Amino acid sequence: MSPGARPVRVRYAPSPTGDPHVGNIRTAIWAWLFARHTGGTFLVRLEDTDQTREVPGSLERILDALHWLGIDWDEGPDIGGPHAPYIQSQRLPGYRAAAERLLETRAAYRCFCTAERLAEMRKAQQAAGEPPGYDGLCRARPAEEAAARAAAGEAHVVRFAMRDEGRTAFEDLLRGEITVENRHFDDFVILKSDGFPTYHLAHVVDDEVMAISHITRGDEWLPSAPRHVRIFDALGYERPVFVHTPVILGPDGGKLSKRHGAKSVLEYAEDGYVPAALFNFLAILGWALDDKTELFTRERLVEVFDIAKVSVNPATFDTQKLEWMNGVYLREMPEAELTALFAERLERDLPPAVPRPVDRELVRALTPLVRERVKLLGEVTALVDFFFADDVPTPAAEEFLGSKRWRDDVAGAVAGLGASAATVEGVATWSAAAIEAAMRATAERLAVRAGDLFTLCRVAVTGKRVAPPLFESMEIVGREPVVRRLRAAAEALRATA
RNA sequence: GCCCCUAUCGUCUAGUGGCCCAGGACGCCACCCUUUCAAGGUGGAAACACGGGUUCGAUUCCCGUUGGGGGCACCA
Repeated sequence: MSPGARPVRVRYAPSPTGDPHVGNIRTAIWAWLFARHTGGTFLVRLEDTDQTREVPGSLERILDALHWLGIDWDEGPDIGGPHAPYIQSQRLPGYRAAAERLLETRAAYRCFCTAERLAEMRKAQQAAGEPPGYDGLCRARPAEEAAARAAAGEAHVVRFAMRDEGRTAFEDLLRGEITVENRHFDDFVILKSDGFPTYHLAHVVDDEVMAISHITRGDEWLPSAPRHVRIFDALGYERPVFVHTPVILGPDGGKLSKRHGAKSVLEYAEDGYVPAALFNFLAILGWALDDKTELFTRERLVEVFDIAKVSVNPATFDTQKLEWMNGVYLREMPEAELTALFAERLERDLPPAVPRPVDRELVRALTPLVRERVKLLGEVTALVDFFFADDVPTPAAEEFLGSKRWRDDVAGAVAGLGASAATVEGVATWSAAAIEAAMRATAERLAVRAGDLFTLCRVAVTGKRVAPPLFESMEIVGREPVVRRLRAAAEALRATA
């Protein structure tokens, strides 16, 4: 074996059992980066050898997620390639032939044990405190007898003769040599009674056919890697280099999965993360270039990514950091691009009463006001909805009186709103700067702290206590609606007094 | 239970025998800026799991303990 001697060819090999979650997709990102960095080939292969677990539409959604993240592939189920098929259920004869060869060399044998016997065996093992595993009953059966029974149509599986007195050693790129004693393994199934191969056989055959140079996959495969090594050897295949990347842990410390807070990549898109941010975040979750760089463009990552520097420890998925990073991407994005993303969101999330298409000029105007206030695209609508309505429902009195200044001075608040309405109505030039100047003067005249007065106006005009900057917002909303909202607020407050 | 992997701030990490009384980032706290909220700026608290070795010298090498994760299907 001469690791690394072959051109780099790596694959992302999901099974169609649901949406691709982030733990899974990080493996794809690293494999992709590895391939692109080395000028190698990245391919996608569907591992659908378990008919019972198949979830319709999975493949499409997996490919969608990849596309969304900007990951492309050179060969795959949708585009084919020189080593097609890239869907395992379409290579059944190949797996059977491989099993056949293993049978011939006695590396594998037919097993006729029924599910019932297996269950009883396990029960007995458990009772006796023995490690679970196939006891090898059928291994002793003469091959001729087994072949005859199989020819007669008797249901059976094919097992690989794994258990013996020896040991299996292999090299993992990240951890060095790993050695395990074969007695810790049982004779595992490589061909199921339905004629489908198990993962163990299928991926070995495919990796050979597709000339995979490095098996990049999750850490959860490490314990069964010796099985795969043995199959590669028994079939006379060249062993790829193994690269077992660590799993990602959920907030509860368990392996990230549906049960442990894993979300589909598509959900992140839904929440308003941008692909570049998720990509960046995932790429550096468990990998680092140096002691300071965290923000990378995709191109930069391709340039500097070194798979040998991937951490061997499982990492906890830190949603807060992801959010921060997404905010950074939003802030640094070209404004026109952000405007387009905002428009798309608003189009979707604004109340149906707002006419479509959403006013693009308006979105363009408000973008600079909120770009620093949004970490997720999904937050934008709630922040700017008041721009899109003629009037804003006047918030409850507590919203106005919440601050210490106005709590016991409703009359003052009413007066402040009234004065503000008059001021705004009379501003000569309708610009944020002019409005602010006039409003500050009004505050001074009323002997009220500017901030206190502005708070009242903010609630009246935006309907919120937390909102984009007041005067810029007023400018965009327009004089007439602003005056109307201020008057309505004064009126409503007076009524509660 | 058995097997495998693993161990630096709460989290992600830099660190490959002396440059480290350990650096960066997120988060947290304080202050500044300020019309709210953000953003931004400044400062701060915060880690080498433990015990043995090896060495003139260990965060770095070895062994053990403990902790964490993963795996033990006719699932991948």
